[in-house]
Amino acid sequence: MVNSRFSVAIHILSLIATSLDKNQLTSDYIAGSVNTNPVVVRRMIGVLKKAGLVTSNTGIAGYNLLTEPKDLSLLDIYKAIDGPKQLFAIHEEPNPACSVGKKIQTTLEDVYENVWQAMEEQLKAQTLQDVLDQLR
Amino acid sequence: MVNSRFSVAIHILSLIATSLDKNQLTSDYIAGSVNTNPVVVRRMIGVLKKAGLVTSNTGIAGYNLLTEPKDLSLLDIYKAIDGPKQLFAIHEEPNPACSVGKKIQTTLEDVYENVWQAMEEQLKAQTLQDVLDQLR
DNA sequence: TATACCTGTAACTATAATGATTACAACAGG
DNA sequence: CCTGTTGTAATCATTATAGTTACAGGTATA
Repeated sequence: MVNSRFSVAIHILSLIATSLDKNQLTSDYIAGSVNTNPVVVRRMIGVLKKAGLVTSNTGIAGYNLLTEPKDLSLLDIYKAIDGPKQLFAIHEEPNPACSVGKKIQTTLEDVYENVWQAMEEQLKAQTLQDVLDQLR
Repeated sequence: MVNSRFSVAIHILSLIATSLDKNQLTSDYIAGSVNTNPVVVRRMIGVLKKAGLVTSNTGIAGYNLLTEPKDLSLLDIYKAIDGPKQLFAIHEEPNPACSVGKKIQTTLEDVYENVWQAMEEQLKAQTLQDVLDQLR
């Protein structure tokens, strides 16, 4: 299974999107909601900042979204955190002397590429706003 | 990223499907093609046997498919090895006192369910025969 | 200025997942 | 009986993951 960063990123962005009292939304508070360490939160937000989804200022509590939730697809978030394009691992160095071993890697890459395309469409179809609506 | 078992299973099944000289197809030979340990291969084939995809006999080299490659979808294989239905991990015990934390898990489960459905269709659309054709 | 509180980040640690390996029981066939 | 095979339990090494410590540097306010 893929790690939980995508889940954590969506959780954090949901909190930022719905926060009323900005200066109460510290990394400490977020960590309390996600149930993790504040550093993990700040690390993740650092990634989201680099990707241009969020702003923040050193020393000042609070974060802001740079995109409306309705315009931010889950695919945007996925790409922002650099989630894996290849879902399934392919075993290393199969035997090139064997006809199957020689071509299995590129074949599987093609197969998984098709799978990934289907996933990508689904992620593109859902926005952060959809998530917020479900959270109500 | 998800582990490489799915890839290894497809590799093994491809070898079984294309093997001409049955009694040469030992777990040792397969391991050489996949580039892993024979025990890993026998373990995987044990799983495939339990799922009814393959037969073998203790002490006798060789394996046989119980389904025609054209009738064996990649989804069948995926289910046979009990691949994860949930692709992305969801963080544990978010704070129930927080409105986001309280509902984030079920919300994400729904989101990921949609993604999984899309994937499942893709896997159903491709068969072991398609893989064999690409391996040529 | 002094204090309290915050973000940003590097470095390190603990835990869990993964696959490799060892070991051996049980069976087949010459 | 001997060689080679499958089946499986148990253990080990490596890596990925997330948690944690530590601290530099900024902000705000008394």
